[in-house]
Amino acid sequence: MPELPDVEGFRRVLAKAGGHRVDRVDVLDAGAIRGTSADTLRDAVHGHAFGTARRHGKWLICPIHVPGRKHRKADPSVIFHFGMTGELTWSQHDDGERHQHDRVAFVTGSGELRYRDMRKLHGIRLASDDHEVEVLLAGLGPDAADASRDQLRERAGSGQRRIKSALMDQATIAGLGNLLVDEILWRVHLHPSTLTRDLSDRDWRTLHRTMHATLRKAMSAGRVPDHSSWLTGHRDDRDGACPRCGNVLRHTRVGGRNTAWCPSCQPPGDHD
DNA sequence: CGGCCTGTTCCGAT
DNA sequence: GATCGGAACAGGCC
Repeated sequence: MPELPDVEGFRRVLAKAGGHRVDRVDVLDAGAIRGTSADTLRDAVHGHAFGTARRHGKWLICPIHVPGRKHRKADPSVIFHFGMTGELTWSQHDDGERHQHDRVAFVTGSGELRYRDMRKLHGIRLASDDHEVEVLLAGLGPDAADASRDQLRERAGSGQRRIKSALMDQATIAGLGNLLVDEILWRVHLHPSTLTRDLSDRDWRTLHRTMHATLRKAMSAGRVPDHSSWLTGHRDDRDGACPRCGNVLRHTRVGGRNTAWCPSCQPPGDHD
């Protein structure tokens, strides 16, 4: 599930827990904690409060602090990554029992924040201070929702790389996943295997503009919409049709990932 | 049982 | 060096 827009939705969920003192950290499955121990995470968060979380690509970073005091650079942060199946929920009072795949619950007086993840491909990390946060995220490119056109073009490069692989690479720009990349490339009429060196100035301009427009809509929904006017709304149908021209969508493998595209709107070139 | 999956990392082959 | 494909991680579904 989680790509940039989903994580943006989780950021809004986390905001509901903000400011409340965490009375208890229930580690239901320590396998969801990465790079530190359950005890260390508990000790760092217990008695503290979540501050204002920020998102970078698919990562969610939440500074914690002593209630009533601002976060300081030497304070730790809790860092969430949701892999393919993770999510964050906020439950107040008794509404909603815990789910089988809830791995960690942060319990406050007014509700509890639950990290749920079926597959546990990633998990929750703890950075002991702001510098450690920077080190952890150092390999990521600029957030896709903020990246300028020049950043996009320069970081994606102009070599023999396929545009889908470049956009999926979190070191190029951070936040796009398999569904979003297919959606964006479909909107700009580019075949996913197009080599970056074959993109024109105009291609880069429309790619950048469309990336932002697509992200903006998806972020407000807190997910990649499966609306019928989106490619994403048809990619899982058998014989799914292109919402623009009606041709039957094709599914191939690009960059090791299932890739949906329209043979009429996105004709393959002499690549692949 | 085999294969597939909205993510990332690592390793080896070109 | 650049780029790619496959495997691994883990668990549920078809």
